[in-house]
Amino acid sequence: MDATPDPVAVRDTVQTGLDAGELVTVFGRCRVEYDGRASSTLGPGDRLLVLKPDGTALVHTDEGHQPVNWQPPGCEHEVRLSDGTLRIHSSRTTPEETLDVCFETVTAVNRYAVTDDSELSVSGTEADLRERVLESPSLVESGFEPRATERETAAGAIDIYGVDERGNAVVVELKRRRVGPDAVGQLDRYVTALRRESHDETTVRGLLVAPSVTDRASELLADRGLEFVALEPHS
Amino acid sequence: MDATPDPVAVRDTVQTGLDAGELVTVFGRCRVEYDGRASSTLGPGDRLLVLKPDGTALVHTDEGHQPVNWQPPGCEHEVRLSDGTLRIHSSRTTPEETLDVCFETVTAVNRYAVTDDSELSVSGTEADLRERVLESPSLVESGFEPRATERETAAGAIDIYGVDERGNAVVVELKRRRVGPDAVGQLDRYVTALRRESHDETTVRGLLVAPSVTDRASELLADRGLEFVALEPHS
DNA sequence: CGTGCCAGGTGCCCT
DNA sequence: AGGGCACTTGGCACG
Repeated sequence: MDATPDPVAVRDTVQTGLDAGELVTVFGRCRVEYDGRASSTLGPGDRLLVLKPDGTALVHTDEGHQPVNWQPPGCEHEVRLSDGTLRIHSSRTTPEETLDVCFETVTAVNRYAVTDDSELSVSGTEADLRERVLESPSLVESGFEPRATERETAAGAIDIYGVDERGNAVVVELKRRRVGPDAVGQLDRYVTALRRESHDETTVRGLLVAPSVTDRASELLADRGLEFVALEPHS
Repeated sequence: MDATPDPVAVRDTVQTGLDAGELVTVFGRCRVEYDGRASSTLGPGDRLLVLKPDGTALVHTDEGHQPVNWQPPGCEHEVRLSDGTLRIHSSRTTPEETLDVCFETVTAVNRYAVTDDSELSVSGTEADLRERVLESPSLVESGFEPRATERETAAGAIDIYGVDERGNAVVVELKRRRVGPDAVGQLDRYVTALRRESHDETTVRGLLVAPSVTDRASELLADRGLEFVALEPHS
């Protein structure tokens, strides 16, 4: 279905493909309007529209990882022909969001019968870092003993809660990559919350465990009396 | 270039398209390996590979807004034929990252001559909220006077710095949507930093300006003695 | 180039 | 459905 100038055939191909649960792409010159959590307008240009069977819509230009406009999974796609021009209207509720793609010209329409049973397996994630610490707590500090993961506080869940060799409470915040000030703020919230929830005589230490730390974050750690431990998510 | 079983023709089409600065898509059954900031493996399945002229690579399955695997702009794409199977190797440096897509079968290859001169225009952003506050400071509070935007502190830049009707310093943190604990942590960092950098007698107030706030964030605001003002980014 | 932060972030898990 | 947070977050602006 390449280089199709007949608008009716284009519309039918898109509609048939969507009805068949296929992935459909439309390439051509179009304008795009979005309205929902924000609003956006995009003037004419050549783009690749990807319509997925799960209700996803992606508008890709020649540049960038991100689609210039999109609609998340779960949307309803409507295919219309108005004055001989193809219009795709994709909408959802909660939140109310609409995407309109209006094609001036359509160069190509393609249907793809997609099936994918494989699951993506990722390593080097924060979960891997947590496993590493739980298996070898001494990597954090000699004498460190994990007592709980995801321990709840009023400020949120602590990645790893434990005690040091002196019996002090230890809050560990894990990050798979170099950390900035935001991670320090997060750790500080948990430490502060735990101190309020603990007996007055209990000392609560806060440890940020990550591959590295920025200067600004390092200063903030010092200001708040928190500590840093360098550790990679992988061996 | 649909339903092409000839591997050599497939490879040549992909290579020619990339050389011509076109957007190229390859659809078929493939495996994907990624290694870089993390590592991942994806078993066989039907996917749409999108190769952009700026060096972007996207691997899309039948589900989801996000590509299951990808490579950011600026990568080098290598097209190879190994034992009659198409292999796309996409790599970059800083950080060192590689993506390998190995096609068991190729169902379709398409080339798209993409040009896009239009710029996306978005409204309802944090910048809009800032403009709104600067034009009508009383929306924040009667007597509020903005004095600076992006005022620097040791903990980062304050969105809007100003004074209230009593002459107290005011730190305003803007968020375009409902805020959680992270925004409170951010505001608290700026307020704490500014207090340290100010004369002891100066009172520094912290205002979180956003459409709404979660319960947890609200509690944190109270704990830290910070305030909330409800305001939307649009009129 | 690294640092810091917004984004229509998205996705996952939990209540 | 909403909250809290990780993510190969991506993207931009600034030092």
